[in-house]
Amino acid sequence: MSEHDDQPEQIRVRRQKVDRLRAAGVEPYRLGYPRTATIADVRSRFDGLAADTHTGERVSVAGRLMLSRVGGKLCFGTLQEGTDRLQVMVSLDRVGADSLAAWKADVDLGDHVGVTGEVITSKRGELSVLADEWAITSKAIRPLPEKWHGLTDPETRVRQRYVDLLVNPDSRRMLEMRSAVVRATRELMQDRGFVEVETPMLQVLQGGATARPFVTHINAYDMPLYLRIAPELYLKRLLVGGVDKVFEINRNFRNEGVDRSHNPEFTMLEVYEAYGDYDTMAALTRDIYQHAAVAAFGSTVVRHFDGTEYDMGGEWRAVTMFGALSTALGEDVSAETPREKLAVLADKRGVDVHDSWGAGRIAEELFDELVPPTLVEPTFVRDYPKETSPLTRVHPENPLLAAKWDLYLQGVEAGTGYSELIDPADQRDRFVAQAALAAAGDDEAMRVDEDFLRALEYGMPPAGGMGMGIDRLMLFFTGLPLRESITFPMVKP
RNA sequence: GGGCCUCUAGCUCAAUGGCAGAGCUGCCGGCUUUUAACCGGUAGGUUCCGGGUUCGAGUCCCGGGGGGCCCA
Repeated sequence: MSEHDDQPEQIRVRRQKVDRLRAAGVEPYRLGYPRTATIADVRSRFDGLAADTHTGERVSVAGRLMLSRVGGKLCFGTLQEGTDRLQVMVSLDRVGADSLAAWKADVDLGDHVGVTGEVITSKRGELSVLADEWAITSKAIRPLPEKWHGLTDPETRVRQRYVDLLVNPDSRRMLEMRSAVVRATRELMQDRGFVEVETPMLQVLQGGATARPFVTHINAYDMPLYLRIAPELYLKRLLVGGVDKVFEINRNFRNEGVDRSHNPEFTMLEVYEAYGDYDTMAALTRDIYQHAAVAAFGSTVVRHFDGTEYDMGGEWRAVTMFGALSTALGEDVSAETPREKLAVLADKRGVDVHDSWGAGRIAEELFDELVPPTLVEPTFVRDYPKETSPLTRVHPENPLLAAKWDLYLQGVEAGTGYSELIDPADQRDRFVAQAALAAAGDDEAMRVDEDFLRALEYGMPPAGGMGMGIDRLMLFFTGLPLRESITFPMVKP
């Protein structure tokens, strides 16, 4: 077996078993198995049988062998199908000496196996299929992690997620919870008459957010393209086109750091509603969170994987940014507070102030430093300085403020909503300001999007808009790092 | 980007600067009611990589890489 000499022993042995099976005319990677029931079916149909029952019912099941207890004339195995498990038994008097010997010699932990036989319970009461015949349906060449401790190394868990999913039930649970959350979100949006769309991921101009993009290249036109950092400018075009209630659940890409709360690609829900505003968007956001919580947990009480609970039900608190900041400072500040006074307060709190910052920017930096850790329960923080919200409509009652909220959950930003800017001239001015930043070397700044401006010139209806990260939502639902809620997060090669 | 921690057999983990070990897995044998099955035997190592100190380095020092946590 010279071709296997460089393999670890266990892999070498298993490869030899494959060769041996083929030489004996047994295909170790079969086309299928004539299954008559899933393991879940058998479990539900034959629930509650007394110990040592013979049902007379014959089934064919299939699954991956996760545990094996081999005896002289009777062997037990535990098959796993998804998250369901079922015991199978292979006994001398049912299958004969050759088949029993083959079970012992050829079947390894991790193999996919099909078993046909009677549904019984063992003397200890374990529901089992007592084999009349069985077959390896797919032979595993690599051994599974240890059956008791499983796979714990965080690096291997991420790099070999397929193994993690097999042996760590929480990993599987995360994936299913995420699926339930996304499904519930779609349902709610569709029930309320929103149209789901998909807009370009490959964009000619970066826009819709301030972030560094990934750059790629299109051969057909021999020009650069950007992976989108946000879908916003296309969704707003749809509003101009009369698609008044619209949403997208899709990937954004930002060429920035990778850490426990950032992945270069992440999934966002973005929503726009004609004649909505930042208040209707706040209510919608809360409804989505609560609906998703009910889908995942059966109630609005979120239960982290470590067992701590967190109720997201009822109305959510709303505070103004300057109100929350005043409370944290123990001193009244507002949009009208002079820059000099804010700079002194910032200095006292150890917050660095740059010369280019206006009063609004200093206030927001102070807020970011002092307030979020206190926002444990779901809280909408409303009315940010206009200075730091360049794409938002000005507040109806105060020209120094923007009609924008950020949602905070457990001290972390969870979403943002606006009353959208629809004045094409104003939008052009803001694009030009952004382009000036870009020309000065700010590679996060937006560019002037003439086609988007033309669209606005046709008239975009007054609208509310909202964006929330699905990966972030999972973080609040599970208490685990973002990299756990993404099945295949970015890992260095 | 900074600080701290971590990397040893397929997996989970040990090893005062002094022969690199255990459990599970694997292999050989025993067992017809086990279920983390059990009992006996046995194999398995680039100690993340590269330098250095030392009679001697998994261990100490320097550099690099992956990962985790905290901070900016």
